[in-house]
Amino acid sequence: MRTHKCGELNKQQLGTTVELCGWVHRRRDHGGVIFIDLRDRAGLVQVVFDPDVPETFAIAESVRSEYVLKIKGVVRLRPEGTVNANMQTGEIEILAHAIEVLNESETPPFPIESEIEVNEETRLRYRYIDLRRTAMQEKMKVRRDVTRMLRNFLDDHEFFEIETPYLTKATPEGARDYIVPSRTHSNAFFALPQSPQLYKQLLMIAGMDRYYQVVRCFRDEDLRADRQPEFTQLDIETSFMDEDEIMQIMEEMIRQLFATVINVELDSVFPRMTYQEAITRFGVDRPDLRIPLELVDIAEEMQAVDFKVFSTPANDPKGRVVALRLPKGGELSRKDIDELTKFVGIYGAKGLAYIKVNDRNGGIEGLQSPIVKFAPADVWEKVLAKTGAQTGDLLFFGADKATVVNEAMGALRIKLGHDLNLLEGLWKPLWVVDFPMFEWDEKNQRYTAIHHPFTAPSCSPEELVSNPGTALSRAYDLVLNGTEVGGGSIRINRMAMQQTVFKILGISDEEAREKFGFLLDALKFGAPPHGGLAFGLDRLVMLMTGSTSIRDVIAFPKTQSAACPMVNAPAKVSEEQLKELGIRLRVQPSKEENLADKMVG
RNA sequence: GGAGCGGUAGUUCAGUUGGUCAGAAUACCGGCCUGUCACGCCGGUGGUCGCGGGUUCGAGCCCCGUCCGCUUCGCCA
Repeated sequence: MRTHKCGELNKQQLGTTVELCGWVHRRRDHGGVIFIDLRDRAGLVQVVFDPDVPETFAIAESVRSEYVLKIKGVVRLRPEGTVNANMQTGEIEILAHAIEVLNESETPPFPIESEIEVNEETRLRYRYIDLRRTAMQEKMKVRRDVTRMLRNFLDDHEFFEIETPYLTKATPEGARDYIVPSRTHSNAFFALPQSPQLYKQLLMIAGMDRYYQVVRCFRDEDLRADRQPEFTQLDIETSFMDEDEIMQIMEEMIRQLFATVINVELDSVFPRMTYQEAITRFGVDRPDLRIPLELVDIAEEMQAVDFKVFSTPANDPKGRVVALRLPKGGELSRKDIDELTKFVGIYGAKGLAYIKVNDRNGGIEGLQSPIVKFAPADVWEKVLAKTGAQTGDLLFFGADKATVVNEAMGALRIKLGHDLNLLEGLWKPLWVVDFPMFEWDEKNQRYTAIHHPFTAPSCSPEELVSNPGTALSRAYDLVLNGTEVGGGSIRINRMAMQQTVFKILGISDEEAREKFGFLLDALKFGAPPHGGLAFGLDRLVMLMTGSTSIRDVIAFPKTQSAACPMVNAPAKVSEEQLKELGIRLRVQPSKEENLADKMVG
């Protein structure tokens, strides 16, 4: 038998069978698929065993690599421990003695299996190569397992999947819509749905008591690591269930999901926390409970001090003064603290006061800080006691308008938790409940809905009108490790309440009729009490696969500028198409590639 | 719209104060070797230093502008 080396494979003719001497590794986790290691020309092939000759099998097809191969060979298990590390990783070797090249491939634009992290733009340009990597294949598999398990669960619980339109109507108050021009209706546009919210409510009115859908949603807002312009939700709605019942069944589903797909046992009961408590203790409405740091209010202690930075917000109803105790934080250098000061500046904090507790029992002498002199010893003693400070700790302080303090100190808490490896536990789910109905928008001098305008309040319409600023909603968010993975609410099912909410939001009757007439009409026909929620499927899979971006769990994601470098979308369209749509372009486009800039209604 | 980081060979990167700075590894091509497994050894091809302008005797390096990628503030009912 002539021996071929991997380099010679290049020269093989398509469709010919040649003798080959090379070792082929089989990985247990690939089942019937084996991994051919021919230097970097790695490939996956399907293995079919020949029952007559136990040690012989034919390899039917190859999936990855530069080559599509057909191989015949002999399986040889090496005695354990004699030679190589592959045995430890569960790989076995076969000696191939025939190989057929089924198709050619050019050298891949980047190494397929490698420790080297390839530039993400290059990965996206050649996404079909990137997806061949074992890590990506495994993520896609988890995603498949997740949707399969969720569908199974919901099917078993008498939910049924119903599709809703993607070509629909723009809704105000939300994110920017992706707009699709209509050819058959000049000067009219579809919008892609930001979520199927209203359709699923209409399905409840239609008597589809338990609905779900794995559905794409579209929002034309700037991207983040956990935000894509098109993303997938598991959208759920039920009639006649209250918030407790919904949370309970969803909890059960998520527990089963984690147990089945990644073998993780989540809490038997997910803890619940009010929005107010979350903001107070953690500064955010989606606290990461793995981080054992908390904000401690010290406004009371600071009201009388002769230090305006603290005393002013301490006496302002809209102000807040907090301390954040960092155990063993005394080890932080001046440079570290400067960097953290810069960090909180991003969130609008004007500075970051701190105290190093060099000696807890040393009174004011035991404290090291530029701000110690601004308050008497008994005040600091109260602060130390309230925060539980100990020798070697560091206290950070935030004092400003409450929103600034919450955002800055909340972000600081998360940063410290991650940078200093303070995380405790692996999975910390949490329901956040009792959200306010409305938020006052200073800029536009009006209320906006915290959740959405169809969320039911926990009070009567009369009470809602008299106290919109303090009214609570029947909404609930599921937070996992500081990421909002799901959110929902009991919806308004009575017309009077819906009209009241629109009124508080400053939506006139005419506008409500124009935008939501179909919903108001439907509410006339006996809408059952209903509610539901939607999970961010990409975020769930991201967390379950330990990914740092949802791009890694989406087969073909967009870049930060909402473009696809592989197919080059968005792109120009022909004059003819535009003409049919009744759209003309501005003469001098600012960006050659950017079609959106050139659109004129 | 703002802030930060990055863009140098197919890939991952180095490149100091502006002056052998057009480099390494890997990939690729050729040769040798070969029970290898990041195979080994020898040789070779390969770059508009993102793009445009400026400063300078001289720019990968400094300045201005711009494009692209990532992180992020705003935004995301």
